Amino acid sequence: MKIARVIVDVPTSQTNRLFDYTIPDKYQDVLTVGMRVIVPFGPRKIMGFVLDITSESKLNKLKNVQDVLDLTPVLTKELLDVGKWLAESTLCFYVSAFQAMLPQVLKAKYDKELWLLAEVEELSPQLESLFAGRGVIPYEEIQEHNVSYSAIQKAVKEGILEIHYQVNSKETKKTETYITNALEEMELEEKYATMPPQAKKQRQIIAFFLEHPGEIKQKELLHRLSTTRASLKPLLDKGVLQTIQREVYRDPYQDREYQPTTPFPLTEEQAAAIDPIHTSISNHTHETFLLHGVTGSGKTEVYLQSIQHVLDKGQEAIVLVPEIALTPQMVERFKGRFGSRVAVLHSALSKGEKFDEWRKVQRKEVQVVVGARSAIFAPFENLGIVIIDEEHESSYKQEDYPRYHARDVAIYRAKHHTCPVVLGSATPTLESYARAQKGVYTLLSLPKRMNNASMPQVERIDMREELHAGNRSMFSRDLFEKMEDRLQKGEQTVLFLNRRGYSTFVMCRDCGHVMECPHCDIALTYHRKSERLKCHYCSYEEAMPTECPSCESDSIRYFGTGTQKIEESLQQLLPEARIIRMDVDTTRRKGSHERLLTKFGNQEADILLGTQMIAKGLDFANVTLVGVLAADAMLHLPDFRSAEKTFQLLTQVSGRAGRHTLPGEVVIQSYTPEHYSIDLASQYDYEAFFLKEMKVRKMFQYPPYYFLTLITVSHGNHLYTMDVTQKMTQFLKEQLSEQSVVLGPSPSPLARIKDRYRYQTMIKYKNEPGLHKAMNRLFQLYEDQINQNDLQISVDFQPYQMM
DNA sequence: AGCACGCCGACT
DNA sequence: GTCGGCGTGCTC
Repeated sequence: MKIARVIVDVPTSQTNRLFDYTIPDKYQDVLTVGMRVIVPFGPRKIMGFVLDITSESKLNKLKNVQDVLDLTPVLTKELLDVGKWLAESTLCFYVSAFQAMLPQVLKAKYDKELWLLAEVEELSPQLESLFAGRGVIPYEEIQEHNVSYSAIQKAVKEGILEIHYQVNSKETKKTETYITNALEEMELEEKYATMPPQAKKQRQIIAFFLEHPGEIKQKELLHRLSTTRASLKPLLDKGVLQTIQREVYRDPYQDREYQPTTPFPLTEEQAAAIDPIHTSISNHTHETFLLHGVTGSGKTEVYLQSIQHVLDKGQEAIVLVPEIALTPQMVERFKGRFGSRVAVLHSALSKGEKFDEWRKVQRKEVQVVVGARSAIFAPFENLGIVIIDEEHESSYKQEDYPRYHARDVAIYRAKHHTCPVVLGSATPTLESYARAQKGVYTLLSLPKRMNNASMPQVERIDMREELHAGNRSMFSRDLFEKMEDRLQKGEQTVLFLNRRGYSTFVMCRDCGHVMECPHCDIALTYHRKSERLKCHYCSYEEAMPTECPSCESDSIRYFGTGTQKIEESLQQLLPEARIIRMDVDTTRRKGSHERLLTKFGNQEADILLGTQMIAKGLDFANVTLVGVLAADAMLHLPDFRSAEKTFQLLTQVSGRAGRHTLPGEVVIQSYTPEHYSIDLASQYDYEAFFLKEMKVRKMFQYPPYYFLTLITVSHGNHLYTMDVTQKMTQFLKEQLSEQSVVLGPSPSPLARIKDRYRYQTMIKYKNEPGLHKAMNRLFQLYEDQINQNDLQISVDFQPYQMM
């Protein structure tokens, strides 16, 4: 007897283990490990993942697997192992890990239905009106019709009703209708001859199939004969023709043409960098490379040629790109080189499109995947290389369950496939660079730009001096002059506003009252278009007040600087400039991101003004000036990485200027231009920054010298939250070794979100083998309170965001 | 999670 | 007596 061992889709600690089911005969040959099944679980039916197939079970009474959802496994053996590892190392449930590795549409949807078993005459008037002549109704209607639950329960006991649990897969396949001839040529000719003379269109259609037998897309057929389904239908009904449903992929890139590119000759530096990668590929060894290359040094070409090498060996490649940099320009480079061998996975695709791209990988129809974080789970079985571009990007760390870092998953998978990992960046994380220095990673350097272009000249402006000189605008005199100059020369400018920490908040000028979200302890953001205040954490919103709710003064107004406000003042200062603004508001609609960039690329605008999203990957020949409006905006956030993030951002933004023949210039405005992150970024001195920042990290016991684990406790009651965190901190101090530092409890930087108070405890440690055990014990200790008291405890090993 | 079971107080 | 509240424990 064959037995399936299943992880069920019930994310709780009590069900986070294998359940055994017998496999009925009809599934004996088709069911394999890694498929999704439907199994009975208590009174209901749920989805589960088959992790193992054995012949024995400790229990003697097993239920049957009820249904098999897949024809081929959705998770390979390797990915099942990755999922187990992921769940155990990030402390999440097995199901959650497996779900995170698959496209959204493969998640099961559950429906409950009420089935009528008895004759209508036997029903109580209440039930009769509930069913209203139907045999099956959705369970939710019980509530809608105000029928009591006990009445239903009674009816179920009496055998009048039955509750049915339905598992619905959300996956849909898109099909297109094709038409083909159902008859042989001879019969077709006969039909043609015997067709009544008034059936002109039908004769035309038959004539078409006599000439071109075989199948044709219905749409195309109708178009070519300029007719409609009305004249096709009788032929289908008579069985002269027939329809075929063909599955098609929703290919988001199908209507685009990509200029095929060929490998560029490599510079000496590039050749030197690619050589060790090629050796690793050829020798089939696992090694992690850190490719440190300044912006514009041609990292992408190194990626492309490494991938080519992998493809030549008949292997596959995964390329990770930060979500925000997954621009059409980027996609174009990969599609241009590898054409239809590339699948693209990113969040701008619809669920269906993502599923289709994923399936191309599953069916081995592509060999290269370019995508954001979750593309690291692409179900390749013969992986030859993993490339992570912009390795330092925080978007590689998932901030909710499972809290994994794509870099760790990449290295884990690459070990399994014994293949290289390439981490690329102009500004590597201190962790990675330190590892490269220690020899854990192999450092490869591209210190020069291609075409011997020099890095643009950077000028730092002290905005305090501007203020003293009487300039109260957002633009320094220098930056303004330079913008005017570019406008005259017909060259383009990119203006970057670091919005983090500088959003538009509303304050009363009389009493200093700031409008805050009533649920989140966060200042509300003013949206000019709707004249409303919105919370960016819980989407609470309210109207802009006309007077201060605290002192009733009418001089309440918004402060801070948003892109909208800058656009307005810029338009006033330079009325003839054509400005494109790119921020969350102007790029919300699908494709608008791309459209705006194309417009700027075609030089239909002089100034591109934007937030974070324009910092990466843009490459426009005519851009000769880059302005950073508030370089220190995020320098003072409560995050030990703020200096590193500032350095990375400034370096990246500077790289947008002068990428081709025209020389570029960069103006960095800030209130603390002497800060080492701004100073060294303006000199493009990564090495010096690394050394300086390492000293700071050592002094304050932060990564990469120490590991961090952040535990956040949240609950609706303030005192209770504090109390739990306090006790928990004490517990951890007892559990962990003396070398580990346990800090806390302290209020989280976001002290309240959605009416939940948040406290945190931080653990700093160098070597703490018992950490995972201690965490598991912690969860056991608080299990009851988590389940019953709505207490939340979240653990983040190696947190990226401190908030 | 979702549900049954069981115990308790409040009501026709 | 029974209806409905919620704490407890189980799901192969």
